Amino acid sequence: MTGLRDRQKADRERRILHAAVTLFRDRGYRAVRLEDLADRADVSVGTVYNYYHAKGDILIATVALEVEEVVAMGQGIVEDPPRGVEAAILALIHQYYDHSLKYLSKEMWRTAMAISIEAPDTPNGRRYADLDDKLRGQVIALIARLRDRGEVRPRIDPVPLGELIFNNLNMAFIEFVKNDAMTLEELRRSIAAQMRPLARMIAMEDA
Amino acid sequence: MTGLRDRQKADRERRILHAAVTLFRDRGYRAVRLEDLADRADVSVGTVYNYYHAKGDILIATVALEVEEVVAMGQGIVEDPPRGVEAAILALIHQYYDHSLKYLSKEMWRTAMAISIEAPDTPNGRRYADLDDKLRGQVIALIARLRDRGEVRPRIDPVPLGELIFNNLNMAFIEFVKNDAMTLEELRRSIAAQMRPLARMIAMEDA
DNA sequence: GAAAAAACTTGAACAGCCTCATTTTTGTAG
DNA sequence: CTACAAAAATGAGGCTGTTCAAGTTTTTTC
Repeated sequence: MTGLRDRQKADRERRILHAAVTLFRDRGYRAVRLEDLADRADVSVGTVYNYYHAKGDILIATVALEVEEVVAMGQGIVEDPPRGVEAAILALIHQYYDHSLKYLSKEMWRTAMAISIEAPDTPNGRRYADLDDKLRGQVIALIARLRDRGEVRPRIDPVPLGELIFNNLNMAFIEFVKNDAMTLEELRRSIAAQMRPLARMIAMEDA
Repeated sequence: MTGLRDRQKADRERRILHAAVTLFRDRGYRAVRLEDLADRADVSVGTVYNYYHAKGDILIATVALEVEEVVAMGQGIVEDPPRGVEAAILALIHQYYDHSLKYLSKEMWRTAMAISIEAPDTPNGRRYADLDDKLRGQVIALIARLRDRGEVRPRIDPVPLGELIFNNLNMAFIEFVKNDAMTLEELRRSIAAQMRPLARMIAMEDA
């Protein structure tokens, strides 16, 4: 069934993506020309466009790798979060943050975000939005889990609250990638400061 | 003192900005080529670059016009907000939202946001960030005002809360401009749904 | 008022993303 | 094995944002 043609196709796509991950990280997304990428992947420029619709597409594909991985890792925290509302929320968020620079540079994040805002109706833009949705859903699931466990007040609706938390962790992350000088440690402190009062407000009162 | 040269310079800059506001709205930012802009402003392409550093710069300048205006209008609400925490917060946010499409299309907003994320260290990117800061400061000032008036619990710190509210109104606005089909009415309803529970949590309890 | 200097304008040339007519490779039928 | 069809690869060329050396206009100097 899987003939020569299919194998070669899969191989070329893999080569292009691999070349992109390497070159974008090492030289920066902007600095990498399509020609460099094509050379590295041993294909022509035209061929790159048979596999990806635009330069930004290739970047979004690398971002997707990273986010899929972090979502899978977050699942464990959602299913069995640490005790305490604040600790549980921060555990999930820190998971996201700490993993974020594993394959991607800040410049790559910035560009991917810019693409998703500027071209939301392209396949690439939608793909990035879908990734965001997965993370948002995970935060909501965490709140629901905490409520079921009796740590969050029963009258709290997990959906708007989860969205609110997601918006804030997302904005904090945007600030982080916009500022090359900011460290992961500073990012963690910043989000903790925002989450602490919120956690107190939604937790079962007795503390 | 103000010689011929200065007058001509000011006039050219005005012509370029005016051409940009018109053309970007009518034909779309992407579709307008620098050459079109230069022709309309009766200058050469090179001259445009003496006044603005890049195409995106011109866009940011038009966004600045819009935001400066909305900040000025918001000042009235901050100084004398309507009664009720929820009403006051929504009054300010609706002010922002309702004004947002006066000079700018959704595409223009998307592009401006993309620039500010992708190139935060350029003058343009910083200028957009400064505008954001002004709006954020206004939200914080409003919360402080409400607290002084005894409508918000005294133990609430206006700074993190104001930032949280700003993050959410900002994200909701980003969703709005990303989705061409979304109406202002839907945007208003979406932010109201997010702000209602928050307003209840921070208001003086007695309701 | 002429000459020199300074400031500004100009558009041709350049760079990089992307397209598409052509060529090459792979699969299939006789 | 040959001929044909389908699919994919190729890279020269188009398009548009940006730069910069040369030219023009305004200001200053004497």
